[in-house]
Amino acid sequence: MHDVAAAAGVSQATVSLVLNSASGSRFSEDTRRRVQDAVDRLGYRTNAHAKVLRGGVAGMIGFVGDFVASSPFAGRIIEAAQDRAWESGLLLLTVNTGGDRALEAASLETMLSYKVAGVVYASMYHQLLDVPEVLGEVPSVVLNSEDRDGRFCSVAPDEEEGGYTATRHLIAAGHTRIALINNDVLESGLPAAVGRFAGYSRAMQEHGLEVNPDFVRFGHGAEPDGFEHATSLLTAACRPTAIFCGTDRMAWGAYQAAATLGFSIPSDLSIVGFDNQETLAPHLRPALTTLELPFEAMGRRAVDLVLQGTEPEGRVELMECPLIERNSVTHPKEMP
Amino acid sequence: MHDVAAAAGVSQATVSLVLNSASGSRFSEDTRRRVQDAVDRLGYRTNAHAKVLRGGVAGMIGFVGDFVASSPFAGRIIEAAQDRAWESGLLLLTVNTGGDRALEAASLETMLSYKVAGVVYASMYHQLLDVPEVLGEVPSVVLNSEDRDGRFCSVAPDEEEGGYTATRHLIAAGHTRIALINNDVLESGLPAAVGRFAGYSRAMQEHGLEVNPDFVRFGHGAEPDGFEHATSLLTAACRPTAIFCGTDRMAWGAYQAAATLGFSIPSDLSIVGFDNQETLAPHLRPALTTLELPFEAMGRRAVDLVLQGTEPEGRVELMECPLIERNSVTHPKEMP
DNA sequence: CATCAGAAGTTATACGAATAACCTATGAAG
DNA sequence: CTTCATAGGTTATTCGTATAACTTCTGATG
Repeated sequence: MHDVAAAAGVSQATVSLVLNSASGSRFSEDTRRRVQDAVDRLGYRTNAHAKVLRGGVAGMIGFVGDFVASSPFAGRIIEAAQDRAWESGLLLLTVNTGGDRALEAASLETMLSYKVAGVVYASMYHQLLDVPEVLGEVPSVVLNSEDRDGRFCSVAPDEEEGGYTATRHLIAAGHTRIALINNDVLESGLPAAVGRFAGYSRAMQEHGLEVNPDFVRFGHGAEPDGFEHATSLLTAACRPTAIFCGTDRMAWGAYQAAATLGFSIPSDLSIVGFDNQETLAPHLRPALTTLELPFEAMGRRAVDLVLQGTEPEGRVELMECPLIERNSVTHPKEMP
Repeated sequence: MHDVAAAAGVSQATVSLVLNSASGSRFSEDTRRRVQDAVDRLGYRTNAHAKVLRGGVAGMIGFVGDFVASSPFAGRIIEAAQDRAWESGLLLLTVNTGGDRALEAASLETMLSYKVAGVVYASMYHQLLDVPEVLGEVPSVVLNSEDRDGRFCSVAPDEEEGGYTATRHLIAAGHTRIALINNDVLESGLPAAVGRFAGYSRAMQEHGLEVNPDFVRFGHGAEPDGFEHATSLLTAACRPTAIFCGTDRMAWGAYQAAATLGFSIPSDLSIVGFDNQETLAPHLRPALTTLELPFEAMGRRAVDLVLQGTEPEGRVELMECPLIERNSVTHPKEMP
């Protein structure tokens, strides 16, 4: 900047004021032009560090995730957060810890020493997290999970509402014998599993349908679970006309089971998934009706809250999981 | 740091020297302890911006991608780059431009004003890129693509070798009638398409097998292409005993075609894919033998080159695509 | 006793930008 | 002719750290 000043024949202060001051015509047109020319000629670029050093806060937000970046699932969450940050002129300093607490601590220290404007602390799936204390030093938001101690506010999918929406969609299509293949509720205790099950139960009860214990199955999210439970359900004496699967991958397993047993989807069996995995759900035959995890919305909202700064403690903001209608649901056939 | 100095009853310079100097015992043990105590008590953390301002280069590397972060494909490339950077104590400043050149230019400017140690310029798929000139100001490497003007060095998958490996694997299993369903070579001109086709051709010729034009099909990478071409190939008078598919998704389409026509994989038809998409290839039945795009290796290598700094101009470093053997390849049956 | 080497710190300054406070013509008003 | 407002700048200082150069003291040596 001193070089620019010299080239333009003015003082460094003048250059700074010309370049930054939105406040009217403090300087003559001539001076402004000379400064601008010098800037262009010398290819001057401001040094962000000097600016931060003086101003206090950097134009960066920290994004710390466990496996978020590597997960095909949630990569979009980073993109959304970054988009939102950029709209406010901020860049994202991202770290994928891979679950390594030491790396996590070290990179948080580094981020804080870079005076980030705030931190988004994200997880690959909806769970209860032990959030590092150090995040208290700066506006921080937990993303796609919740703070176990309730000190930080968080943004997460509304699993219960999602389970309710999925089940009600099947009920609305005329189904009454609706099975659930879900992640294990007791074993995992995950909000995702617990919430979806609760939503399923609520929808059934609200519509006067009994939750048949034989129709509620638990797995671990992968397609073999879907395959086995669906096979068992479809070969039982009293078989369901629809299955709500807690993950798209288990839904895929159910598809394979149906194909193996000669049941046709959706005419013999309706299926609703969960996750709207873009590499899977739209490509199944028939394309899978499922619920979308609102990654974009959550990523944006988390940055919103960070920028807002002064958040009420520990509030959990639940975001709606929209139903993505495709071709795996129809009316049940009349059955004996 | 002045506060720490005051609390420890020494000068600021002493604090700085005690905290940084690896160079032996310049200070008494007592002083060191007092400084360290003060640091701990006050929770002092160094200001990275002041450090950079004095030292010149920041502990950050810029990572600019088009759609990399959102692609389920290549998210791991970021993780690998970040891991490698962190091993050298650097953080990644990531931006996903979504193909927006204005955003790209703006974020590059911002990165440069943050004095990044270098920039990794990544693309979602292997293509020839117009790399922004401004990257010349700092050590930069093109990742998963190549610089059209050959000024920057780049790291990309060795598509030709990959196509060769896949084809030779089928030949080694005893196949001679090997079809190719590839991305369109002429239309796209993509290194991925051109290279894999070239590798296929070379393997065939080297083993004295003729490339049958009827056996070479072009699509656009999605599973309907695989489905249609495989259907056509399998219903022809002279049908192949193996298909090499240029993408896993087209391989999936081929699976569906085979199932529809009553061909069993691998006993009636062997298939090799490309991409090793983790959400697809291992989960198909039978699990798909395919080639892996070396995202981790490339991501690490790109950061290596950036840190190395002084690279020969325009060198393209091709990285091997390893064969991932699963269950979709076996010997051909004796056929009439 | 003069001299000197080393140990243990301190002082002063630079990095690059922002900004409060100050300076100096110029012309207009009283 | 004095006074003074204003346009159009400049000077000096601040942010937090690193480090070259300097100081001071202590004990040892010839």
